[in-house]
Amino acid sequence: MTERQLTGLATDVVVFTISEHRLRVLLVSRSRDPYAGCWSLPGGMVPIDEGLEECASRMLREKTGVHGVYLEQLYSFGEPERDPRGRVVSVSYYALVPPGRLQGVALNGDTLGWWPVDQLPELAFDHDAIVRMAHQRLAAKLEYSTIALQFMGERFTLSELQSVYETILGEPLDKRNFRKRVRNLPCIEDTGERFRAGKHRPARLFRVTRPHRVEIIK
Amino acid sequence: MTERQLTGLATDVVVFTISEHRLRVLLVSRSRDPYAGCWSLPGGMVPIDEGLEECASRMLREKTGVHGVYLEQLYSFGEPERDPRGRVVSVSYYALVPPGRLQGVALNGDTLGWWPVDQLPELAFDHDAIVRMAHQRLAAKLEYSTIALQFMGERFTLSELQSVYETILGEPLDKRNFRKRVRNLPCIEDTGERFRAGKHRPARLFRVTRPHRVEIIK
DNA sequence: TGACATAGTGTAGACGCGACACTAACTTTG
DNA sequence: CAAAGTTAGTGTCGCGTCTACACTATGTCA
Repeated sequence: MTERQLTGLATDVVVFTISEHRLRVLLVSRSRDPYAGCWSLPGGMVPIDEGLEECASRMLREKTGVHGVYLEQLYSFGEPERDPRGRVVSVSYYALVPPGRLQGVALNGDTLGWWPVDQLPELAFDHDAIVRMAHQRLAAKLEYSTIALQFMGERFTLSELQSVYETILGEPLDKRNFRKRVRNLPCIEDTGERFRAGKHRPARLFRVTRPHRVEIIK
Repeated sequence: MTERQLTGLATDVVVFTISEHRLRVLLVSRSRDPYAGCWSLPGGMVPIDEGLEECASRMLREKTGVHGVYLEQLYSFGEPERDPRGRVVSVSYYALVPPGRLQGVALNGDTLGWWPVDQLPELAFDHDAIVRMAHQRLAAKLEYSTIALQFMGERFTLSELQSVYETILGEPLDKRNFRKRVRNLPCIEDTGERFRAGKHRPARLFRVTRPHRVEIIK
């Protein structure tokens, strides 16, 4: 059997968050590279004694300080020519970070930035294809799972949740139909609290009952 | 950044076919191994200049002589301890082979066998998890795509198609409801031909209009 | 010609989904 | 303190879809 050695195996992570009503992706700007000037996904080589998900989780933590958030394997990209420096296969993941968890993380810096998925800069390698696939997967999962709740903080209003759906799907949803759908999810719960107002009628606050669980519905 | 070299990257392929009303998986029996006596999925190391899908496709062709069938990436398995001989990450695929394409392939031999998914022998590594995941994915795709047509030959009857669904799902389906659902798929076509009888009323023969396309429905 | 075996067909009730517009409650300002 | 502004919150009706369910049609074979 052919056993020529591979150059390397990497993981890349599409880190999503939502801010200013936009779905955003964390990107790293590259220096000294065939791709200098471009941006790329946070990622790196997988050490020999580290699991794939473990590695992706570490990348996420190193870049954002965030841990314990939703992380799912996306796809593995392995075209021989995808990295001009040599053969690198990338096992990609995507992660969802609630905006409230991003306290200390610079929102935009020279080397790290949160870019709107629909206005990405030029990306290195095949990273734009990876981001597109991750966005598709996320949007698809909205329809048949409770994955959107991973973007919510401790307490949230139904309007905030609807806004998350609309931001990810890129289209407005009907308010009454949305509330019907969402209110008889088993994993969401009215806290009874009603405050946190603006200059208008205060909204009910809801809570996710099992915050780390993503349920398949329908 | 840590760059210790990986031992290797492999692909493994879950090759499905249907025969005798059973969903079966192609397995290879292992000799001289920590897993001697066990069976495993067909697979092997990925050469440095070969794409992942290309590699999986070659594995399939080498074991079965079959090419040009449905092949899809499933998942990448990379726990550090999954292979006792060293660090091997496996990018797994699954393939669907219509029974009619398996002319010359031995149905059961010492080193190659078609095993029913629900009666597998002991498998090496984490291959049973891989097979289970592939079966789940396939069953899920029956619901929202036309993937089942990948098991059909040139012409087929609706009863044959129903049997494929039932075999994969492991449960009987209502005949009338099934036919309603399937007859207004756009990608299926009545050939007008009606023969191919047993000792009973002959059935209509259908044809897939775009045999290599798997459509998403609903 | 009758027994047998599979092919083939329709309907009625339950349910889910989308379209659609107004009232409720709080804040701010004049 | 009244009115304007702003978001929260609510229900119904029609349509299409899914499910459950049983009998007739058409061939073969003895």
